[in-house]
Amino acid sequence: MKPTESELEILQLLWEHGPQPVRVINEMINKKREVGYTTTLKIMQLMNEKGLTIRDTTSRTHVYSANIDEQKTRSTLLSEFINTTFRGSAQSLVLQALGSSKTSQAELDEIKQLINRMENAKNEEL
Amino acid sequence: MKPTESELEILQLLWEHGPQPVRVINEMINKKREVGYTTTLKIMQLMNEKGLTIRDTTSRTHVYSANIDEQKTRSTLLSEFINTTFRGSAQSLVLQALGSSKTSQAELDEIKQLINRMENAKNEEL
DNA sequence: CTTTATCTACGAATATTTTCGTAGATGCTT
DNA sequence: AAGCATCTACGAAAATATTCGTAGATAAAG
Repeated sequence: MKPTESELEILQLLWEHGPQPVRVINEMINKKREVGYTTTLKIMQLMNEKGLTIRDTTSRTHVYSANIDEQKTRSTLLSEFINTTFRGSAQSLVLQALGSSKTSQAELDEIKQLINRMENAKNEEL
Repeated sequence: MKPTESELEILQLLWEHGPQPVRVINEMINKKREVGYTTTLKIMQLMNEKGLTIRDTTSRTHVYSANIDEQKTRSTLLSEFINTTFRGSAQSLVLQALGSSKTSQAELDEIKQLINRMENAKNEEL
């Protein structure tokens, strides 16, 4: 079940800030762009029907939580994105992402460490 | 001007195989999924109106070419994707892409070289 | 030359996503 | 308690994207 653009925007907010009522999500979105309250409400209701969120309806103001895993969703969307935009080549995506973003030394170190671990794992296969 | 999913699919084919008539593109798409000829025709006509393609109409069978740059398009889509799906962190995308894809030694070497070049560039700034 | 195949153009139907107005219920303020 | 604010539910409009049927023109085949 692939979230739409608006749904993903809301999921990101729920992942980052935890369970929230519609009002708060709508205000967060409105810091970026103008959207009516009932629009956000409707989308979140649909998300609930699709199982993307769950909600606590004990109080009048319902509180929504993400119901799909952030890492899993990222990885699904990433592999689809690699296929559609980078013709399936994860490496050209990595090269482009590294090349066009300012990356700190600490982050480069982290990536180097990951590469080392991958190389070691490769050698152990032999 | 952001291409839709169908438009991007066609652009990829034009980038990869060069200028093509509608018939050929449609047949390529149909190897993956079933789409009627006039559907593909219509989308390519719209792409032309949007400036995503240009076409040679000298012969009856029009030949379409991509009219936007592949690298530029990739980088635009990538940075948007990083924002919407990885909350703006290119590094977490890189880590995830490396982590979840089988990457050959040659490719790892290429990435390491890029990192070295980036580190050198960083040192020269001082 | 006639028939058949292929192509473009056009318009409209369908599907999907986003938008919001309105109504009715509940809570809050005075 | 009355009036105002806030919430959900619902339905339908608007915006966007995809789908394809049909008509008319051109080319190819017989």
